[in-house]
Amino acid sequence: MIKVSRMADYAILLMCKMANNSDSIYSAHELSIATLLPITTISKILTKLTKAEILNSVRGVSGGYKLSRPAKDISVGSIIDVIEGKVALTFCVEENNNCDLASMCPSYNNWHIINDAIRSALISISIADMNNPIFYTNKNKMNPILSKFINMEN
Amino acid sequence: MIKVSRMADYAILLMCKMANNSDSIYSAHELSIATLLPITTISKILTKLTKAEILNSVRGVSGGYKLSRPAKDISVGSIIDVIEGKVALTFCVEENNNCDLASMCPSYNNWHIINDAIRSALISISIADMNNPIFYTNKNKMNPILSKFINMEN
DNA sequence: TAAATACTTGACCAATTTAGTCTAGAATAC
DNA sequence: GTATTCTAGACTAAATTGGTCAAGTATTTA
Repeated sequence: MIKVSRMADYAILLMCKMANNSDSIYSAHELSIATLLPITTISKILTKLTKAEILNSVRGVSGGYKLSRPAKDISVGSIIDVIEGKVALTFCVEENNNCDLASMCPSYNNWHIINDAIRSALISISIADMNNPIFYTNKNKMNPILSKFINMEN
Repeated sequence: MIKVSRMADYAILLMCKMANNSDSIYSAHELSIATLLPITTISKILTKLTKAEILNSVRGVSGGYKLSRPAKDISVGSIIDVIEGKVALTFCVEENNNCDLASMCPSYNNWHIINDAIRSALISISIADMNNPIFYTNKNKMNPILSKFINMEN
């Protein structure tokens, strides 16, 4: 199935929440109450994002997490990369795969193209975009890379 | 994980195989030998594609399957739709989901946009494209919707 | 019409993946 | 030094996935 794991979905939700006030520190406990997600699950996600330097963490009383940079500079794609690894639509796109047929497979390069297109789309969208419903209703303000796609259809 | 199921991957492989000679009839047995996939697995896939009218089937001695229309008119996206259901990147994009938060969720519409973009990309690519390695090496012959993405990166 | 071929259908199982729990430890503020 | 909060990893339950097995239906050919 072409879908984002629930963990990555949660991660994006949490990041959007934290982007609402990017200066304040959010504890895992606080985010758990706000999102109704189990705190242990949240902690795992936030720890991964911290290791990837998308978040900064502060330990101790009144500690927590905050965005390491402006929300407009954090892409949905980078969050997905951290939580579930780089997008690899098929086996033959995975790094270090050793498919013997690659050199003679007519689809090998094509799968890579498709994969890159999807990656580009995800990397072109920031958490600031995701947090903004106008993104959809006002096509002029829409992320240009995506609006091309949408226009092709109509 | 953002990935195509192995079944859908197989389905596309089989369709590419059959597109090599779109007039001849391929039996499941024959395709099993050509691809080294178990015949029962192949049968399940081909039956689904037949029900979706992407393939035509012929029973009895010297029966088998053949494409119901030219390879250029069969998209990778439509095959994925048949094998694993419509692409739904997140829960809130699934049909008939009843997420109570949809009306106030800032990301709801944005997930739909991203999902549509990925769907459009997959639907814009035909089995004929997939069967053709030139698709990659010659950017002028590349599917226009995908080349836009790729050009943005370079 | 009998036998061989080949598609159709659905129940079933084993392996993997995923989400989430539990426990223990380390850092910091007061 | 105690309360708070992040860190880390082993573990488990549930869901999904890929694949098997068995019985049935349609068609051709001898």
